[in-house]
Amino acid sequence: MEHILSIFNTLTRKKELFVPLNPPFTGLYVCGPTVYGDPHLGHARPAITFDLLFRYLKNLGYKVRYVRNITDVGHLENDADAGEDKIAKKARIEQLEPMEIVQHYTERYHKAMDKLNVLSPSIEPRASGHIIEQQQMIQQILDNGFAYEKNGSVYFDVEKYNKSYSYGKLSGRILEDLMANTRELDGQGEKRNPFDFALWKKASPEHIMRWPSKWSDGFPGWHLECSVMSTRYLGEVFDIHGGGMDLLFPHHECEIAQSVAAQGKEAVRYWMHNNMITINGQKMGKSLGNFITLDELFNGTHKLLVQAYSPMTIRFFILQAHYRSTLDFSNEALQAAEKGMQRLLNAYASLDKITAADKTTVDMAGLRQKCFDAMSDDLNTPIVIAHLFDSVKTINSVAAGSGSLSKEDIDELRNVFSLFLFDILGLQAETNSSDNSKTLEEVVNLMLNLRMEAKSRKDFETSDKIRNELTKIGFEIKDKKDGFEWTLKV
RNA sequence: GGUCUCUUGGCCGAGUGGCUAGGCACCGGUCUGCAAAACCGUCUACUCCGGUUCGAGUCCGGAAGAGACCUCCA
Repeated sequence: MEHILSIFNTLTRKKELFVPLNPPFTGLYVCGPTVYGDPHLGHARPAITFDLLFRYLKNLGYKVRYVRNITDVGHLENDADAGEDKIAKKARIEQLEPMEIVQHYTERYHKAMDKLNVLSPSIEPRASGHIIEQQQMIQQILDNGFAYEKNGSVYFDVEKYNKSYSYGKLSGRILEDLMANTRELDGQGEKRNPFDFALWKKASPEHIMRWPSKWSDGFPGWHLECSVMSTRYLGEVFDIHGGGMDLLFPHHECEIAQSVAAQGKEAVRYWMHNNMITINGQKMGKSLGNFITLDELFNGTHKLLVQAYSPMTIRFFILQAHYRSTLDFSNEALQAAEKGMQRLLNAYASLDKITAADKTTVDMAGLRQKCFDAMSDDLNTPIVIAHLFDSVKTINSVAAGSGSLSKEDIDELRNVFSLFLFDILGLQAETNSSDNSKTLEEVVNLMLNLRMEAKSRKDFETSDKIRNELTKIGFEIKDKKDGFEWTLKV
């Protein structure tokens, strides 16, 4: 690999050189959504962050297997024994089969991801499709003595595990502190310790989602699915595990414990965590009632939104911040992102209009290498974007007549923009192309030709009227020396 | 309460011992019949208090404020 990628490993809290276990193959597992509600802004961040990583790894020449799961069972409302499964709860409220809920919201999630130009993962496994494997892993953990059965449920014995290994190494927690600080929750009677977590839960009589097992008719614990499905598809040890920072504890900590307890070694080599999106400085959360669904963003229907924001605006907005920083949402910030992105796309388009000169008189200064360097420095997309903006200035000033670019350099700019803007950052021009687009184009050209005629008669009242009305509809009119240009803004 | 993180200009957001981040907004100019777009230019920073250093927004210590996790969340 000609570019050396370093990524921040949460396990060591350092940037580390990324060296795959079995190059050129590399495995990436990311915690996907629990499909019990519409996808929201918070889902977009890990999806886009790891889509970026997926795209970049592929671009560096790795053969990437990207596994992103769908959680459709076992994710409880809280950690108490009485906690209800999120999917089951939604099913009960809406009087549907749990799998109808799963189907519905999985499709909603996929549609939103498509709009955001998030590539499909290589494999998208479901927890409910891996019940047997989960049971096998539970048995392994039981056999190794790190779990216990109680009334048909199986729990992970954290205290015992901690005697041989270190529970809390990922999140920087110390078990003694946890013991001192964990709150007592109702219905924890079956656990030996409050921080023990369920591997298998016996289903109460009214619980619909249930599978037979040697312990009871029940369902697997939430943390288990990721341990099982990641190693099933990527091997006992694999390269990268990603997810949101909020999953660091307890979810990912439990995953490590499960893998070590079952197979005697850790499964994950690099842990990566994206930071949260905040709204007015506060984390978006279901319980806080301040979360915005992606559809609401795309349509501008949420009360916090002053306008609709296109999927690419959202994507660009997210990429303008580094994935490990919190990103604060506001209309102002999104509007800035919208304009900035348009500026980048416009500059790319105007490359086609530049006439090549014999030689280049502007500074190109190793744009391609600078972009690669920024990407390879723990996916520093804000820097990549800043470099592209520097080139926008170059392109525009040449287009405006100051300086010149050779054919080779125009091609280089086109290639670098295409590579980083479209292939790696995953942005795309948002055209409103429809079947009528050609007709529309002709109609608009007709209007603007009329305006030209009016202008030549110095009939500015008419010409302004045409332009103003078109602007009102959403067109952007630009007069040129020998004609006009127009675009239809979303 | 415990653990951890953050505090950059009007807004968003990089950087991390010395050299302009970038975007958006604003302002001045060029272009235009007027605009828009584009171009040129200007302005606005590093929470506070100590320390280390020739030099700190950047390292160390302290204070204040904010946030995250510890409980469902991406």
